[in-house]
Amino acid sequence: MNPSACNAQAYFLVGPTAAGKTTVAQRLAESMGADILSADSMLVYQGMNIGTAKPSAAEQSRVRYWGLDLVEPSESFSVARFIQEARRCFESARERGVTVIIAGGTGLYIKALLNGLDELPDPSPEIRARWQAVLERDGVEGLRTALAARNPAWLQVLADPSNSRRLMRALELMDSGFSEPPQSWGKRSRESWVTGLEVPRDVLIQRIELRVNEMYAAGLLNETQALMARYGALSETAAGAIGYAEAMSCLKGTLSRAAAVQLTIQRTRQLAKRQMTWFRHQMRVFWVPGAGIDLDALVAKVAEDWMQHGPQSVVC
RNA sequence: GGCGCGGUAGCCAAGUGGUAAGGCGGAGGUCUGCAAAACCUUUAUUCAUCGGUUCAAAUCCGAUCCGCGCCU
Repeated sequence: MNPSACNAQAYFLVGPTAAGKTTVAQRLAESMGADILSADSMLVYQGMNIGTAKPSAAEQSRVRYWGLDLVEPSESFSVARFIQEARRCFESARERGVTVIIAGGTGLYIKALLNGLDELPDPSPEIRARWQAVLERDGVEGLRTALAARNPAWLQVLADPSNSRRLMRALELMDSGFSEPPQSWGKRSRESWVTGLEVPRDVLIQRIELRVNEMYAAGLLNETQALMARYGALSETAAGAIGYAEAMSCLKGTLSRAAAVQLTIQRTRQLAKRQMTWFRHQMRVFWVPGAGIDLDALVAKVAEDWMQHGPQSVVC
């Protein structure tokens, strides 16, 4: 923990994409007069609105949002920058005496808020580029060999030694002077309660199909074209965003519109599944049924759970 | 009707006598600075059907069914 840590409290609402988090959080924020901190790795990109299901201008005019439109889609982002935004959010909320609702589907960001983030350096572009080159030349094996040669103990700590991203991160930290993996690695957030929206798989799939079709009807292709015209190349993360990657292929002519829609639906389903796996295992969630119930009742149920468990501690 | 080619998992597909590769999809997982990422595990008691040859058949032979192409 660092000296400038803000020890704040907030209400959490998590769940897979298309479960209805935004709508419920919006309603509760309006009635509580609360701010909303979005914990979503794609909502941070300016101009990416339709495909990320960003809260509308009308919604944003009624509630103060944090975590939206933080960078241009040509830039890269990180959890560390998200935590910086969280600090700004809590500072402001404290000054104004306002409650904070944290809503989002990016498990890593939620967990960082719950557990705090170690004081570690951001990887420098040069160091990352160097290991990226090793990966491209020698593959994962090359990274693993490098790590094994420098620090075999660290390699053993890694849960998945075939994961190029984790190998690179370990090597980057060693380049920055760290000789051991941080203690916090592998720790779960079992102390705090977060509220989650749970929607039966078949219902969620229907919602996803509907939503992707609505995105195309609302002009996802035009939005994507405008982004490409303005920025040329998007950052790796933004370019790979579900919906946008397929829309770009469609605009380039390598994918038909129907195929782009289908592929977007498929990737969204896969995302929802991974999100559920994360929330089920990495933190303690009180699940509220998010389907087969009218919105008023659902909002009331979430509010009831928040009252019961109280606001949860945030470390940032 | 004749001739040719083909039929292997939900989909694509390798295998042409020695006991069913791989990819996609699905399911289950991992997780502290790219996370909408990356990675891991798992998924066909059986190869269109029936019969035959053989120690041994998805593989060879025969019949039947289905698909595609060409010819009449």
